[in-house]
Amino acid sequence: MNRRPRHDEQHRSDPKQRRTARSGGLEGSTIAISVSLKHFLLGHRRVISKWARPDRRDGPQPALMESRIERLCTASGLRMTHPRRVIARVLSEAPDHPDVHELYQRTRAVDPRISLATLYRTVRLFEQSGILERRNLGSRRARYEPSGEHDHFHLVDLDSDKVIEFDEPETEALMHRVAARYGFDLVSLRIELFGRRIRHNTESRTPPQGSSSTTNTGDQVR
Amino acid sequence: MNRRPRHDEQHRSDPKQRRTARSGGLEGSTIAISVSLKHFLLGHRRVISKWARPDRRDGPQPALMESRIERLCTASGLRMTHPRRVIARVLSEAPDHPDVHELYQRTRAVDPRISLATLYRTVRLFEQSGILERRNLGSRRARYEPSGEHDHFHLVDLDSDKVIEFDEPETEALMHRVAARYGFDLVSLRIELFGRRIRHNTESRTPPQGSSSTTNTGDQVR
DNA sequence: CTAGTTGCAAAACGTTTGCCCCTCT
DNA sequence: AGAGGGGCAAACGTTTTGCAACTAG
Repeated sequence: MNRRPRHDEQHRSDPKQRRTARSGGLEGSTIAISVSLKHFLLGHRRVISKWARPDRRDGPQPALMESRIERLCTASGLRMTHPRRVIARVLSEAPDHPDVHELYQRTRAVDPRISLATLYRTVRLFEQSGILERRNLGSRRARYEPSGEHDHFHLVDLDSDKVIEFDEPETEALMHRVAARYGFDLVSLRIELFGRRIRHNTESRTPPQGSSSTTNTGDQVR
Repeated sequence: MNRRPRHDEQHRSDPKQRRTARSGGLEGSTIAISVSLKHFLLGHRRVISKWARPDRRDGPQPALMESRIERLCTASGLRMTHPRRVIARVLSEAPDHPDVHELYQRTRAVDPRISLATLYRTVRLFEQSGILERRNLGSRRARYEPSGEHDHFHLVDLDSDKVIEFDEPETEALMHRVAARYGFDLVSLRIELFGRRIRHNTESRTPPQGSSSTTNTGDQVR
């Protein structure tokens, strides 16, 4: 009963990419990448550029190569199945903070056979592996973003629903002191600002230093 | 036939106040939210003027047993039905930040005929009237608290799930500047700290909780 | 009296899980 | 070959809503 489509029965029109990479002789390089990635996690940052592009900046990555998160997955010893690869790629290429629904749309655009349950399971797995972080920014749906090394905070544009990240190390330290003042050891903190873009301003003094990636609404920064 | 019980069939049952078992045992490890107000809960409707501070006289107090939030409701022109009155009272007397489930328990303790749907509707109505504010502090359930004039922030005890409020006006001002730096007009902000109580007694001179500044929601002037 | 409110049940919504097949290693 | 991942649907916990009975003003 219930014949179930599997992920390699038929591919969509595009797929010159991932299958070839896996079935060809590149498996050795996959292993090597994972090894170097472990070194990367241990602090040997530059070694990886031997395997990845020298410019592994965030630009549009050729689909052939492993996405950043995919590499983190293999480094964590996760079994890399096709759905996970797609989800990892979608996450790696996301410039914003997508919620699960949005992620589902994007993974479906790549491969519509990936189920929502798998997406939830994968995203939770990634979170437990320390690859992703879950955020609850106002709405009912959780958002995910790659977990960074340091805390950062969020500024939500109430009109466009876009999210800007920012750092405020002094505030972070201050919050640690506040918690300590109440006798608490601070485990985590959230700072979330909700605001609207100023339209008719006369002076904008200090433009933000380019950490924001999602400001497509306005041009006055940058 | 489905006869539906209505709210004036019987009033004021259940005079015995029973506190939940939650307060047993852990007092040392939990945040010492002041228990004083909790005794206001449940029952004692007739004698509430006894509870009302006789030494506190500030201007004309209109109603003898109207709760603070009930007054705000009538001031907002809301139709004051019996369920709303009960909910308003429970909210007014809540010293903590109850979630909807907790509110449901408390309203049921006063009048078990009040349905969950009504509670949700009422609480949403109060929020839209600017009387309450909804918070999403970590857990899945929303919490409610009376809306205050100024922003305050929350420190969540990860072990006991209690919430401490604190002020940090400088940080608030700083966040306004941060938003402005990105070209935003700050509408609201959330700062939420999650931590655990420090056990081992380092010296740590008197934590500020003794001064009740941690728990007053502004209602109870003493 | 009538517009507005309530209780009930069911739907909506986001998320998780049981089951059994299937795939990755 | 076998441990574990995936699809599907059903379960889940929280919140909303359709509806008829009811009530506050």
